[in-house]
Amino acid sequence: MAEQNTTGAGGTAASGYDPQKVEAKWQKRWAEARVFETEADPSKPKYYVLEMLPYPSGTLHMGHMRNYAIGDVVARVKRMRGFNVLHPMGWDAFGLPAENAAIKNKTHPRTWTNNNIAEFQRVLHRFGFSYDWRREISTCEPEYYRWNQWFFLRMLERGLAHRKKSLVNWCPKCRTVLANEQVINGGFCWRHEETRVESREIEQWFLKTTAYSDQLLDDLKQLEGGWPERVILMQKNWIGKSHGAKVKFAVAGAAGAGPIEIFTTRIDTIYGATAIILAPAHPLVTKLLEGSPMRAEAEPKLAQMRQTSVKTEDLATMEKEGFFTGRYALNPFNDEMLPIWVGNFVLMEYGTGAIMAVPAHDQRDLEFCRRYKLPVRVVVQPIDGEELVAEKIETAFDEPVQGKLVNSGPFNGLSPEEAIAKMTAFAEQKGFGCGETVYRLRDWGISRQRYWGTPIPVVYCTKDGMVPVPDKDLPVLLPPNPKLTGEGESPLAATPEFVNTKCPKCGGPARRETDTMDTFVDSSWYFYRYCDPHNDQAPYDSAKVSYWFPIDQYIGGITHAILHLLYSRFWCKVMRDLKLVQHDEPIQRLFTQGMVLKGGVAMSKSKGNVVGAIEMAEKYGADTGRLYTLFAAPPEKDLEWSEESIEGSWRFLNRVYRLIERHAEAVRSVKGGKVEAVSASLKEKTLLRRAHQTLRRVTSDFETRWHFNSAIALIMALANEISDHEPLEQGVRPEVRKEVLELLTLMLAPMTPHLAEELWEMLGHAEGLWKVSWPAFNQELAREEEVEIPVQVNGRVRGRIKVAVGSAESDVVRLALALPAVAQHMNGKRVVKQIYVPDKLLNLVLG
RNA sequence: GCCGGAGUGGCGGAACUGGCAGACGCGCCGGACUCAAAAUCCGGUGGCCGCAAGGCCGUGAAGGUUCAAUUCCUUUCUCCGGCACCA
Repeated sequence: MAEQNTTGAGGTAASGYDPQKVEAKWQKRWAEARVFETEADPSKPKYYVLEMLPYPSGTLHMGHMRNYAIGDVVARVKRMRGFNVLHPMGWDAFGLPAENAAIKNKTHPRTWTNNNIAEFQRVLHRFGFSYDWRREISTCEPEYYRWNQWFFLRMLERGLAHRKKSLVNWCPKCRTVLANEQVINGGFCWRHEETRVESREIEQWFLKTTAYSDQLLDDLKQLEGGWPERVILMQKNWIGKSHGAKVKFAVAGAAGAGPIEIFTTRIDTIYGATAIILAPAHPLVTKLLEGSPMRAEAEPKLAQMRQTSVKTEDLATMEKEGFFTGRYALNPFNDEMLPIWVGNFVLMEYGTGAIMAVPAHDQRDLEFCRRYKLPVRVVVQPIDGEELVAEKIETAFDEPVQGKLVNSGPFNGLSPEEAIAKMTAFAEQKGFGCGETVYRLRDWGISRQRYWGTPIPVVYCTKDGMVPVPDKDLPVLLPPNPKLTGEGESPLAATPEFVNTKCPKCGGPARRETDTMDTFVDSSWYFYRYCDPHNDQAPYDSAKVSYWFPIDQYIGGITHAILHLLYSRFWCKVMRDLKLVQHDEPIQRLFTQGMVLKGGVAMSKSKGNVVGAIEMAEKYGADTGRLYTLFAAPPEKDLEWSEESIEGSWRFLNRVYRLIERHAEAVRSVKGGKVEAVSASLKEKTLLRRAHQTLRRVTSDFETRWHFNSAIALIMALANEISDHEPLEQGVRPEVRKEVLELLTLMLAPMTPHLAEELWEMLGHAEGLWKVSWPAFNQELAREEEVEIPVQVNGRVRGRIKVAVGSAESDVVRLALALPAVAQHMNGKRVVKQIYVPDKLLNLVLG
């Protein structure tokens, strides 16, 4: 790729195509004509297409670009199809990198952020994406984040925002709290993949996502067909609903301790319980140890376990460890005394933090009981297959559908399914248990001990306690000049002019909350703001939102399958309950595009493998860059960036340019008139047929299949076909050339909009292509007259015949049998069966 | 471990509902133009055998269903992604 400047941006003597000039020209015209500006208009069908808003971080690379190129194709196709299209863009502008960069460069996070935004704007403009820029939002502006605060206050009123002391994931490098979702690989920071997350106990603000567990789960049904199945599945798993029962076990002989409540999905196996196991963090553990003979031995183990248990490190492979508390619990079903243990594999965060160990029917319990020599008792025998013997079990029998109960008193003989129902009812009747549904989903911790985020709008008054900031005092502004050192816990706490305030209730001295909000708050509702971006009375006008919503098509990376999309769904449900929207789900269709890789990994600054979008635009032009990212792979797949292959797209656009340049003058002289199939010559018919066949397939690739790569392949093939018929002057009238070349141009328009405008103008149109509708497919012109049918003998192609479309089977067979190659392979044998797929294929099966 | 997804030429990929595997592009080979190069244009390009006509093999592997399988079924291997002591 040395000395490539003659190839790229400079253009070549062989072609007049100068993308730099063409693209600037049309971008200017679009802006002057305000082509992409749009207003709610109930008389027109709407289409809301949105790409996930970017975090403006230094360089806009080809990975971003691909996302926007896909969205822009959709937006432009829908516009050509007559929709009123909303296609906005904005900035996810709060966040840690800005703050870290500010510390490093001794500037303000705002400076860094706004510089990056300016750069992103420049690149997006350079690519000519069809955004309504008047709607641009930046989440770090008070006019935006005041509504974060407003929503927070509404949630506070409804009990959906609350404070609780909790163990949090603390990243020593970020010096802040991470959400569970931000802890990856079993204990590492999502931003610093080599940094192990620690745990600390701090007062934190939470949003009550768990209040909507069932709705978040059930409403996934509304998304089926519109969202990728795997995303729905990932959310389902994340919510992790499971049915079971809670059972209380009375504790024998420990004053003030108990009863212990356990959660199980297999109450049918309760006669097989041989121990009770508590999570190390379980509050009863300390009480149980008081006065226990095992106390001295157990306490150091507990201390050690409590320290390490919260570190999720290597959970899966970690040895199951535990100790006996010296206490016993009573199994309410059979009054059996069960030893109470503490086990490192029992999680305080799930269920009740306590389990019954049924070693015969749970693999984890089995491993634990074998290790500590606890007894194993079989209570479910398989219906068919070998009878289980407790002493010999190596793998727990945990398949509930194929068994029947034994050793279970009055429940013997029942299937596990029946037993679960009857035993749950029995427990409820006796008052020591009940059916229970538990979730894996937890509340969303939004507190961050950082500067560059939305201040949480509450104050603490010595007299009145926690007091919400009144709506009229919003926004709570970030102090303009924080001390950002990267040391200590929160920059806001170190800024007295921010912290010290007056209590809104009593007017006395008060302290402001110094936590700021997780940036996922910003991105949970930003797409509503686009509908009404400058409203200073409310987050948005509901009428506008109800016109544009739900989002018809959302496009972004699979990386946001859980966090962003789950929080957004939650936010929507809260807004619905606040009567701010009417729908249950904000996003009707979701498309997750693949990443752009370089050297097998996603482009990122830290990996140093970024291909800058602006460099591509300067070298080849925006249209070539857009076309290539769409052509190189189907949009949902990852794409390995290849500097070599992009040349193909560049060459193709030059070919098209030269082709149209060559015929522009002849075409321009054509005065109106539709092309009729009847009057066309053979050569003309071929071209018209090919053009309309291409149109049919490209239309479906754009609208339903989203196979942009194969759509482009078809358009390339059409261009090749046209060139193959050169010189068109011989036998192709200008009006036919016009029809064919215009179709070619219009089909390219959604992907290479600048070039298409230029070609459209060259073809003699005074009005911009942006005013033109998607072309109508002409069935008559597309119809084939003759087809070539492969003739198979015993399933192998032995010859081909040309017949008129719709020929009778008997005629086709007669012609086929006359082929010498077919006769030769018949080898005197008889045809025992013939399969004819009309106009497609003939297969002769010999006896 | 569980749940998804994917394996097609040297490479990216195409093949819509079971009907001609390899469209389109990259790369490569050959040719034209040129003093030469770049650009452009033309031709070739899955493997094996063959001078050729042609034949055989071929969509991760092995079976199966079918007149016909990249496509459907069973088994299996590899890679990628998600979740993971969730009781």
